[in-house]
Amino acid sequence: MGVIGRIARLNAAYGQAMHDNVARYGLNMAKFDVLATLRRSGEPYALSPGDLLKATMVASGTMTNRIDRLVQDGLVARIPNPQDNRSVLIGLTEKGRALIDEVVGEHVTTQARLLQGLDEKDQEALTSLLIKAISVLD
Amino acid sequence: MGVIGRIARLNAAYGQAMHDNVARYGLNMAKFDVLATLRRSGEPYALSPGDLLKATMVASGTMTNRIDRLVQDGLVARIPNPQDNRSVLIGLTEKGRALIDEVVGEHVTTQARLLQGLDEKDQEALTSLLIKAISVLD
DNA sequence: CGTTTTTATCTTGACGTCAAGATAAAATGT
DNA sequence: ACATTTTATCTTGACGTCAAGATAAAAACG
Repeated sequence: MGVIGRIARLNAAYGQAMHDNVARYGLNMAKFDVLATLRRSGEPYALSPGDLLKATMVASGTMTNRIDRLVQDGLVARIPNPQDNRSVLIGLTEKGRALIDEVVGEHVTTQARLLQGLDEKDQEALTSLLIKAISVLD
Repeated sequence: MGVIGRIARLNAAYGQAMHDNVARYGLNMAKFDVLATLRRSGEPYALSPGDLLKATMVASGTMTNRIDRLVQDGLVARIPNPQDNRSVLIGLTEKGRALIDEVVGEHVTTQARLLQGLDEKDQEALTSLLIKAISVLD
């Protein structure tokens, strides 16, 4: 197997591990991405669907679906925008805020664990090579 | 962005490029995987669904679906197995054989193009680091 | 003002995937 | 031989995704 196959394998392993971590909290990576984006946006932890689209690079139907499920879970709420009736704001609920705070901590821990086999020098070397590999594709 | 994010980005770029290549022939990577597996198996280019499952590591329903679509495309055929009425053989049709021969060639070319930014030494170094990164996850 | 264009979001239909269960035939055990 | 277990494949229902189109409101224009 060559470089491309190993990249795919490693990516799948990372993805599985990160999914397993958030799954303990009833999330998947799609939901996690939305919640984490809202958290990073800071007070008042609310963004428009359009903003979330730009941040996560998915199709609009995908975002509608994600929001629907997060609303079902009681983790976000659709808040009407008084300034513009076309748009709504997607805001973290109390429950969503508390959950994502906790999960982000675990997420960071999980990522550190996934990289524990690579020391500082290895990670730098790997980062350089990945940057080089990516750069020629644009 | 760290190592994990860059692995994901590179993987997505590789996947997109490989998909775009096979899409020119009406395929996606799922179909390509099945056809390429049959081709690799050599004469008479036929395997059971169970063999294809083992080779491709997908769920059984996924394989049924892939086979159904390839049959629709006229690229493979379900051939009854006289030795065992439970099983069938999935065989490349003439059309499937001709197509996958052509696409595999393009696929190899595409992969080479994707790696052209990395010289021999880079690829060796990257392979070593990827092996190391993967090894600690098992 | 009223009409057109743009913006913001949602809906629909199709795809590929998986887990779990259904079906059917072969192998095994008594 | 018959009943049970195992094997091989397919079906079903749910998910997450996307592209394309629908809806509705705001903005721009004449």
